[in-house]
Parts: sequence; structure tokens; C-alpha cells
Amino acid sequence: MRRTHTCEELNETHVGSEVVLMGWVQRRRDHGGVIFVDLRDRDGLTQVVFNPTENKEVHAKAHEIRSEYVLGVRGRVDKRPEGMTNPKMVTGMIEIMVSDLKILNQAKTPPFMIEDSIDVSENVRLQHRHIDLRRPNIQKNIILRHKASVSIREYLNSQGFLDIETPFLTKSTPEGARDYLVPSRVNQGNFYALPQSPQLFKQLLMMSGFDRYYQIVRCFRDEDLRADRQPEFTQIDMEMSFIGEEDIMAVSEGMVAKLFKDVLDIDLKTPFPRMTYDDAIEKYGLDKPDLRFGLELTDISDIVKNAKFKVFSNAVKKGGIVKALNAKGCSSFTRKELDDFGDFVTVYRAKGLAWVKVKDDGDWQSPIAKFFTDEEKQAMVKQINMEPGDVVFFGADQPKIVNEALGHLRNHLGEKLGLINKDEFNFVWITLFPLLEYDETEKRYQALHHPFTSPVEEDYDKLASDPLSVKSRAYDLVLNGSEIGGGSIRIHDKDLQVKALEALGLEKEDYEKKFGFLLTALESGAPPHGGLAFGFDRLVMILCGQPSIRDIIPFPKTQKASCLLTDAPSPAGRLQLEDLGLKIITDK
RNA sequence: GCCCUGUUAGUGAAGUCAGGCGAUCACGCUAGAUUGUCGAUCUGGUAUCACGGGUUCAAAUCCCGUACAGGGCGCCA
Repeated sequence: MRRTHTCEELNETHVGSEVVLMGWVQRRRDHGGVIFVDLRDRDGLTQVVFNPTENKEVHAKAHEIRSEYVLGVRGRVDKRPEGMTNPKMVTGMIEIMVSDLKILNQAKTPPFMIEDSIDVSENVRLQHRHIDLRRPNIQKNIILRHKASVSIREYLNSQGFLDIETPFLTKSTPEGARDYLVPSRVNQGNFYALPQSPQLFKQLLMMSGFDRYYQIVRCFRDEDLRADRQPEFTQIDMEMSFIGEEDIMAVSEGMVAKLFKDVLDIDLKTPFPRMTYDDAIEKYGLDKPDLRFGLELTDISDIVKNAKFKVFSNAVKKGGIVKALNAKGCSSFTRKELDDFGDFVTVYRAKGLAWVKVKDDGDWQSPIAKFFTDEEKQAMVKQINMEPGDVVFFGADQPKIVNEALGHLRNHLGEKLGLINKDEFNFVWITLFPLLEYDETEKRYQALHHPFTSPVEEDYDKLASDPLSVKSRAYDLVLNGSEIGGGSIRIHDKDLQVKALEALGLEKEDYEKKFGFLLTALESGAPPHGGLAFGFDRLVMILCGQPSIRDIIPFPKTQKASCLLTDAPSPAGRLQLEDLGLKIITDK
């Protein structure tokens, strides 16, 4: 018995022909006489019929059939009798009258039904992932992921990019995220690290003259998980030589436009808009603004810097800022809702959330109204465009805290107020990031992007004198408030790279040890180059409209980075450890 | 590391606030009936309080701890 068709292929044009279908039993309906079975494969369902008047022996055998049994059936394609068609099924006009049945395999009763509508905890689904993956929705996601990958490869191939592999067993670079370490057996006591990204290798490939490189590649980071973060994830990684920001953006836009056309049949408008980092923070509080709705933030530090309200004036005096978010027409928020918003922002370390309701007569209803002079109030009304029916929220603190708190509150309100058009795909490039930020806990400067990002030329001199004001040639692509890609023009000059590493507080000895190979390569004729990496999983999430990254990864890990299907990670045996020269220290 | 939420038959839920449960419902599964269903139908059956400790005459319910899962903060160059 050899399969001739798949389970969504047959229609009225096949009536009368003999076919062989193979697949899983979706459902059996036994009417005593006739037995119906919905047979499923990855393409769809076909109803197969066992009728005792057609074939008594096969009908008897069909009694053994249970859910998820694997069958091969030979039979005739019949047009369904009058009134018995099922318009909800693609193959609802026909059925297979079975003449031969082969039970290819039996199956235990699955823990849940293989249907999209079922409501099963993720825990159970992940424990039986191989079964969960049979569900049409998940299959659709995984297939879409494949299509996305094909589309991207087609585009990059057409643009002269070469797919080149880079090592997985590589050198640990303790900058940035925590590495997954792999102990070496032949070099006991030494460890490889799994790559957080192929960053340095792709730069080396440019120095080797490959000109354009890409890879759809797994990356690893040993950090805590989120709804959109897995310890191993896939990146669309690319790098180009002899180019500037515009070239990389153009290639990226072409790739994304083709992707959306191929996968969703949506025509995107390119080029995508650009916005500087400073503008994004100023207006939206976050470097990945969701531009599907307004609700911009307004800085009112100047107006309230001398106000009687100490929370505001002191914040400004201590180098902080005061910003406002006007929720137009939302004065109907209850006290409870306002309190909830207050709780919401404390997650982002804001100490509180002041608010003002503008009443119909223009008066302010607010616990803090009494602290402001009429002049201050009028200035605020003008600056924030306060009108009757509005509620305005205020944040006052260090800039980072105010921006993050109000930025997230803005997203929260956009969601809650239904301001977001869920069908919209809003892209924006964020450019001119700061090169460095100051890490308060470690008391040193850190690269915002990574240490190989080029500063803008005008700021070279400020690397040593005023590092925080240095802008970088880094850019992120943001889609609907989520960062889907980021990259930069890299440093290709050895001396500049040394200065950049020194700005991070690294001593010569340190950087020679960690990045000596890079510095040596930079001295041997490195071309100007730059690139970008897209988070493939996040892109696919958005293309599939899935809120969880686990729904677009076949075998994802849980929040504790374990695999419920295989029970990884698990203890290593004594002999394995001896081979590696390792000893487990347990202090529990 | 921290905050929040959850864990009740195979699956999903009710019961938990206010202790009285000998735990309810649906689906599934199973046996029988049934020749046109497609979320088949009808009749019967089936199986459960995450784990450990405590309070109490009595604990699914209250308290403490643990494990696991999820969301978030920190972290993620």
C-alpha cells in the first residue's frame, strides 16, 4: 500500500478514482452499521467511510480503530450523497469508500484532543509536545516559520549574501549576557562558550573579504526567560562590507517587505520611517516606541521646577525630570483604576503617579492641584493641551525612571483604551543611540549595543572626555513596540577600537587577552563594514500573531530553562564528570 | 535574586473568601445500542483535591514550607 494523495488534496474532480490515504484518526463515529473516520495529515482532513454492505471484513476491522491510530486506507473517491456534504470541511464534498484498511500503528489515548479549540495548560502540552505539535494551529505556525526562513534566504541570496557557518564551540567573552559553558575533555579545566551571537566571527569574515554574509543561526544566552525570550533562539544574522547605515537599512527593508509579501501577502511601505533615540525617549519614554497610537509624553520640568509641590521641584533640582501623559477624555477613570495605574508604575521603580482630572468647567480635580500657582497651571494646560474630560498622569524622578514608567504606562493605556489597531504593522528605525551607558551597580561604563559599535565621527574626541555624550552608529528596527532587529556600523580601525575598549574601562592586558585576535585582524586590512541581526523568533511571533514565543518554537524551554519533554537538563554521571575533570559542589 | 498568579479525575473547570466534601459538571475513555454522521446520538460504567508539615472533633478549604508552571522587575553588551 503506497500513499497517492494527502488528506486535503481530493475533491469532486477525483470522484470515481481509487486512492490511498495515510494519516491519523482524528475521530471515529460508529453508527453500528456505517463507521466514519476523519483521517488527518498535516494538510487537512478527509472523511473515510467503512460500510458493511461494501466490504464486511474491512468494516469489522474498523471497530478496532481508536483516536490517533495511524491508518492506511485504500478506497474509491465518492461524491457524498445529497444533503450529506459538509461545507465546513475543505474536502466536505467527497468521502473515501474504503476497500482496504491497514492499521499502521496503534496509539494510546492522547492526554488531550488534537484540536485548535481545546483548552489545555501549557504544562501538559509541553510534556506531550510531540502530540501538541499535531494540532493544526501549531503546525501552521511551524510551517509559516519555514516559509519565512525560505523567503529570507531567497532575498539575501539574490542580494549577493553568502550563507557561511560560524562555530558553536567558541570563546567566552564575559561582556554582556551570561554564557552557556561547555567543558572541554581534552583540555581539562577549560571551557568553550556557546555563542550569544556570531558577532566577532562575522566581522572576521568581512576582514577575510567575503563582502556579504548571512546566517539564520541559533544563539544562546544563559539569562532568565520572558514571554518573548528563550535561552536558545534564532537570529537572522548579516554583515556587509563597504557600506553605510543606509545600505543596511535598505537591504533590511527589502528583506522584510518580501517576507511580509511572501508570508502574509501584505505590501509594506518602504522605506520605514526613522526616529532618533533622543526623540523616541522624549516623546514615548522607550527606545522601542509603539507608534500605532499617539499619547505622547510632554516634559514639563521647566514649568514646575520651582513649584511648591516638592516631589516635582526636588526631582528637577536633583537632575531629574517631570513628564506628563495626557489620557484624552479619560476623566471617567475611577479612583480604583487610578490607584491601579499607580501600582502599575511602581514595577518600574517609580515612587508614585500623580494625576489631574480636568473637570467640565476646566477646574482641576486632583490631590496635588493646591500646590500649583495659577501661572503654573496655565502653563501646564497649554503645554500638555489639557482640556475638560482629560486625565493627566505625571512622573517625577530620574529621567530613566520617569521615561520607563510613563513609557510602559503609555503602552498599557494604549492597550486598555483600545487605541491599537491590531492589524497594523508599524515599523520604525531608531537611530543614533548613545554609545555607552553608566552602570550604577558596577560603577563603570557599558556599551549600550556592543563594544565593536562605531561612534559617529564627530564624537571620536569625546570618547575619553565625555563618554556619555558620544552617539553611536547603531540602529534598531522596531515593529509595533517590539525590537525585532538591531545592528551597527562597526569599528574597522584598530586605534579607534582600542579607544572604545578603554572607554569601557578595560586595561590593555584585559582587552589584549579577550579581543587580541580581533585587534590583530583589524591591523591586517579590515574593510569598513556593518550589519544587523533580526530576532527570527520574534518576527515569526508577530507574523503568526502569537503572544508567546513558545508557540512558534517546536521544542521550547520553560521559564526555568528546562525541557518538559526530555527532562533536560539532568545530572551528569560520575564517569562523564571524571572525563571532564569536573566535580559537583553541592552546598544544599 | 525579587514581586504577583496558579496547581482539584486523562483534559478543562466549580467548590477555597465563610472548614462539615462521602467533592460537582462538561469533555475524554470504556461497554452496549445505533446504516449518514461530521463537536454524532442514546443508556450504563470509569477515575481527582501537586508534595511535606501544622492548626482543628473535622481541612480541597485556614497557616507554614517545598516543587512545578505562567506573567513581570532585576538581568538580557
